[in-house]
Amino acid sequence: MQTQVSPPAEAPRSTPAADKILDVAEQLAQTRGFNGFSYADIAAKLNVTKASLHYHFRSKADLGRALIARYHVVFERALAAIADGPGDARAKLLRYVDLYYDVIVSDRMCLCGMLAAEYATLPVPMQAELRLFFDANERWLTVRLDEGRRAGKLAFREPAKERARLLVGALEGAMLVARVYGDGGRFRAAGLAAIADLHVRRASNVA
Amino acid sequence: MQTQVSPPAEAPRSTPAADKILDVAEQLAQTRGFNGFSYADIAAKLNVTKASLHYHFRSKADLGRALIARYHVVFERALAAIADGPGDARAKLLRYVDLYYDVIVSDRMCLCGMLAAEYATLPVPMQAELRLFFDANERWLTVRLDEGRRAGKLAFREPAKERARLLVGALEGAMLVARVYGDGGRFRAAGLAAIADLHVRRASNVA
DNA sequence: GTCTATAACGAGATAGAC
DNA sequence: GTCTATCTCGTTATAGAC
Repeated sequence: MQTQVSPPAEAPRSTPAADKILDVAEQLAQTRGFNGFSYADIAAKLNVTKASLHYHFRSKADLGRALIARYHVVFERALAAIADGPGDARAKLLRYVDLYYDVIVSDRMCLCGMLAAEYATLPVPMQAELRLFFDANERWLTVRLDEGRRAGKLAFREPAKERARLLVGALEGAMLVARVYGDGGRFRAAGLAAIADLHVRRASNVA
Repeated sequence: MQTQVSPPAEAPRSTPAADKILDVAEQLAQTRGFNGFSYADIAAKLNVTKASLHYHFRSKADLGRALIARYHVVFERALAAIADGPGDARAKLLRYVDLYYDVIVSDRMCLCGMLAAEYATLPVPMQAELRLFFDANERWLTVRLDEGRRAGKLAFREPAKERARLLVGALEGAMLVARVYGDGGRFRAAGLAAIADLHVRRASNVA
């Protein structure tokens, strides 16, 4: 079963040095935002000079684009692993929530959620790359939701695509707010409740 | 019925000039983020100099704090109007969603959702002010949810406070992602679905 | 209350040596 | 590939005249 649908426009050729730069930049972008860190910050953490960073990523826009592309590839790989793994649709959705949970417990925001906030200030190539990420998430969730509904394991009123959008937004937003309180538990509770809402109800007035 | 619960720590004394500055700063902060605009941007839009802005708001941190405080006051007033107005709990929740919808149709992100993303880079006083906003939203929603559930008009599994947090996150996140696509309709659909999830179900297997 | 002028700093980026 | 050195620009902020 091939679940890889739309890879990022251009996978970054990875060298050890470039990878280390991306690692640090990613951590900074996920905690402070893309406009919240500079080449100087990365250089300091790696004990190199700013000039050497420019050798690997000519401009910050290039760095940002590579950042999203790599994040997207890794995420997509995780999604494929879940999709191709065991369990019913509900179990897979819960593993999807765990993917996000792993991010917030490392005191980060989802890279793409963070960049979504900064969208208006991003270079156009980054904006395009960002949409690809959300599109991929939406598609993956849509398949899982349809699958679960057809199997009678999940219930929801609207088209699967709409529910998928609701889920992506709910998880991104839950992370966003949870970070203000430094409380991953807040995210987890919201994530689980969002999936629980998809329960097939047989009794009346579940309150 | 008094619904005003926790006003922001310090309401900004409003002069016409300060108000105009806040208006412009608010628009910029909601579209570009707090770190995405400068005094120069405000000065240009108002045809004044940067120095004159510093007369009204000594530092950008002061400006930011005033920004949140004013936003909080206005929002709280709107919440009180809804709470004290007609309609059942569900109708009030829908009007709450409309409050957010009005923001995104003006091509903005919720100010506090935007600031939540930038949380780690914000001056401490702004961080504190920000939590007050989310606390107030959570409290207001919790009351509405409890009210609706007691009246048998709303159904949900978890404590009202948890559902309130889920709703705040879902709406903030829906706005965040919808802005990437420049599509307010995305937000609206998610918002309505989130409220629809609170329907009391009498039939089985609502799919 | 708004201006001119400027300080002090950090940003992204480049040239050219090693 | 990484360095030193430098450039240019934008940023927040202040002093002091009007």
